[in-house]
Amino acid sequence: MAVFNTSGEYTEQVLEVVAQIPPGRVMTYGDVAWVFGRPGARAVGMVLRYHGSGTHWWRVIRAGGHPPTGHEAAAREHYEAEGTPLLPSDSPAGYRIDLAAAAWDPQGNL
DNA sequence: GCTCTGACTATTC
DNA sequence: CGAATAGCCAGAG
Repeated sequence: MAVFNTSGEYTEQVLEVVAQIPPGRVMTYGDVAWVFGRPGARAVGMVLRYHGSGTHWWRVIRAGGHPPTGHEAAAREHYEAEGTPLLPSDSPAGYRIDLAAAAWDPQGNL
């Protein structure tokens, strides 16, 4: 079982950055990782997979504006609920996130 | 302490 | 433009 939270510094870093993302905004895995200087895009996804419970993981997407694999439907509901700019017709998921408008920057990092 | 897996990314076919 | 391959980092067994 996961038992994260204090087991990895990386984990709390990711969760912290994700927690700073305001509603209607999204960040790519690579972007979140780049904020705290750890280009572990895969590791970021892992954090949300284990720790995702209690964290707005839907605000963290892949490059190109695609939602997490296997969670496109759930993420889509959150985007519509928060007013995240989505682009109709595109990608195998049937939709895509408008990074040009939803892309958020921490503006200050850590 | 080593090995496998994973909600990724970029490049090539 | 879509699918496949290689490279990357971090955590769990």
